Amino acid sequence: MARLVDVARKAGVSISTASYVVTGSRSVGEETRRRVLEAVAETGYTPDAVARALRSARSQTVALVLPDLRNPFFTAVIDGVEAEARASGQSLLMVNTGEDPEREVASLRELRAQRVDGFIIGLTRQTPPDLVRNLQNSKKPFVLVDRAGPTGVDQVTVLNDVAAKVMVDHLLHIGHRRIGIVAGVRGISTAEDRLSGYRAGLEAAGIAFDESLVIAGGSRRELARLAVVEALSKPDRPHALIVTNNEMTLGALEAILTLGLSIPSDIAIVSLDDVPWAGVLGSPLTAVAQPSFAMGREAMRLLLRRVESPDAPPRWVRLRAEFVHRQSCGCSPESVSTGTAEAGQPVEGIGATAFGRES
Amino acid sequence: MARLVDVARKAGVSISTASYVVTGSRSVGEETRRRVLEAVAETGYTPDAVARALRSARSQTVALVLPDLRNPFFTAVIDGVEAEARASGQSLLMVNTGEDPEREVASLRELRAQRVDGFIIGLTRQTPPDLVRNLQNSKKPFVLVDRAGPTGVDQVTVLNDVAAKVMVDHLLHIGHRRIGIVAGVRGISTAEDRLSGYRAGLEAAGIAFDESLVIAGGSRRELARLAVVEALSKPDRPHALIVTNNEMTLGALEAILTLGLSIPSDIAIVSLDDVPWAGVLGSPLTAVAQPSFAMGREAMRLLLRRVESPDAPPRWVRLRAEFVHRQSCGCSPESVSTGTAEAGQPVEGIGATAFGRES
DNA sequence: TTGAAAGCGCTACCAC
DNA sequence: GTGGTAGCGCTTTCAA
Repeated sequence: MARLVDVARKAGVSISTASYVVTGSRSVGEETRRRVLEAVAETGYTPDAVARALRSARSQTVALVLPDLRNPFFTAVIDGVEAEARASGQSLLMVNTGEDPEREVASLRELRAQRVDGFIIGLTRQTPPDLVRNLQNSKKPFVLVDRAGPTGVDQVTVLNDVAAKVMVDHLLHIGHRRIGIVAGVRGISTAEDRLSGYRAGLEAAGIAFDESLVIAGGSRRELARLAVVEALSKPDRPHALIVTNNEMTLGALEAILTLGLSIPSDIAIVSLDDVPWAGVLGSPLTAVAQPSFAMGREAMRLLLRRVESPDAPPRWVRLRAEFVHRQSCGCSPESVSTGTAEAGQPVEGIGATAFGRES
Repeated sequence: MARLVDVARKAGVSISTASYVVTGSRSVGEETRRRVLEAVAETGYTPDAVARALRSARSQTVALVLPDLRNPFFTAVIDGVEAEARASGQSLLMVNTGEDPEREVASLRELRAQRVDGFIIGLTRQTPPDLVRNLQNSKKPFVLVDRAGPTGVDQVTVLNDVAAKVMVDHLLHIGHRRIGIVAGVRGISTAEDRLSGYRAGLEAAGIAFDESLVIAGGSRRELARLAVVEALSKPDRPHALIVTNNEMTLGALEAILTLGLSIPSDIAIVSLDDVPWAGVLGSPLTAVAQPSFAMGREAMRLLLRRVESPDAPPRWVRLRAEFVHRQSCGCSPESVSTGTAEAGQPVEGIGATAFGRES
């Protein structure tokens, strides 16, 4: 690989001048500039990112730390982050924590040694609260994605309470009264928000919240499967189900299949987060699609903003999820608009004084 | 962040000694060693990866360049690469080419400037042949994954011909004779291999290959959907379908649903590559699961081996896909072993003199 | 408008 | 067994 000194030599200028031309950080005489650029082209020079990072304390690299690389939700987030990273000339370092908080802290430490300019972090389900505090103290830019942290931190989340309420409203609207919710593990913002949106929806309709309709799905497929089998085996089972993440949706569907119930006649189901295979079920899955790609993109933008201005006020971006009407909710096929779940991605940018839940 | 000089000062030794203790690259007196280690612990020293990379020309970072971050197949590959990278202390730089060869070459160039130690590359569907040649000339270690390149290159692929033949054999075994194949775009190794496995399976059974049973699915969901709708609308339609990637499987299922056919009575279907939602279909999907995680892991291992010994003979690792028997093939439920597709991952390591297709 | 040179933090050569 | 120091390739201050 050609180095700057090669370019300088070829152009008959000093290294510093060559550098100024390449970086554009100082104006250079027209003729000199031209000669340098020519030399760059001839040698095929590309600045060495490592040397640059060492010297300038900016690596143009950000780290993406996520709990599960197999979950299509996070996959889509990665896609969004990657797209924005490429668009802004950043490199992307990727780490999977596998929902393990220990791996999470270890990764963060190692990544700091890589001199990344910042982190985009999807917290694990069990991240200890002081991890975020430590991060704040460390002065390294970071932004949380999906699962919320304390206020005063840059983050991008979904309006999960709204999303859940939309699902409840729809089910109520088409006549359901006994609506169960397959809830995730307590204590993580997403699960809590979805549950409170569910309660809010019922309350608004004047329906008493019934603890027995809350099915503890544990955020995971297999746990959800077991819990749903149990819940739907009871005599006073719900007639509609809101499932609050895509893993649990798979479990719930398996449970329903096992029990030999049909959708939507025996049991209606609506999923929080859409899935690519929603359309190939006997009764296509009605869902609320998370703006996952947009979340990744916004997270990256927030991070770059923070890198540029470390003292800017913290920003919490909340994105709206999109209702995708299909048939598993029990609406007649005619009333359902066709079209696949091309998640349009309306963006809400809200300042530090956020509304809604403050995790 | 503490630097090596801080450690040295604190331990009362020279910088070089501190370095030798940290890297273990030279033996150091017991007492000195102890003091240095103590200083390391006290200061919380972590070696600066950037400075190290600049000095030693080894960044301990590898790049993963893939055509589609949303495809669950590649997602699983990423998972495997990441796991092995973490296990061996490598960092992972990620790039999405979006099946665009231009982005592919641009990425490769930029990544070289990042001083990555090597590349793991999933070629796009249209990568020009000279890209691989250029890579070989560049002397940077690289390994191909999934789609094969020319011989003489480190790569890990699936025994796709075998996988397709297994599907054909099974369908023949249970009585099918008119077996169609939804084939991917011509010219990429995976699609070609699957098609030739299909032919081989038919030939072995003494059944003439019938061009009209080859459905051009274009490797993509929507193209496959259209092609399958057309193929299944003909009077002489096939009674069983082999679909040769997971995207097209989605399209084929949509087509079947649209046409109002039932699986497996009207049309049997077997998918090449398993999907997490195989079990929630009315007739659970019989599939051949690719060892995607293992592919990622093996690719990383191959790469590290190549980094260690640049002149070792090229190695082509071929992994076996696993038949996952469910019900969409038309077997009676009783004859189907239960259990989800926990892909066991038998590994075949074969030297440079490979068998089977040579790209 | 241009150039010389210090130095980012580390590794590894050479000297003792 | 230990230490001094050159230098990886670049940016940027200081001087001309």
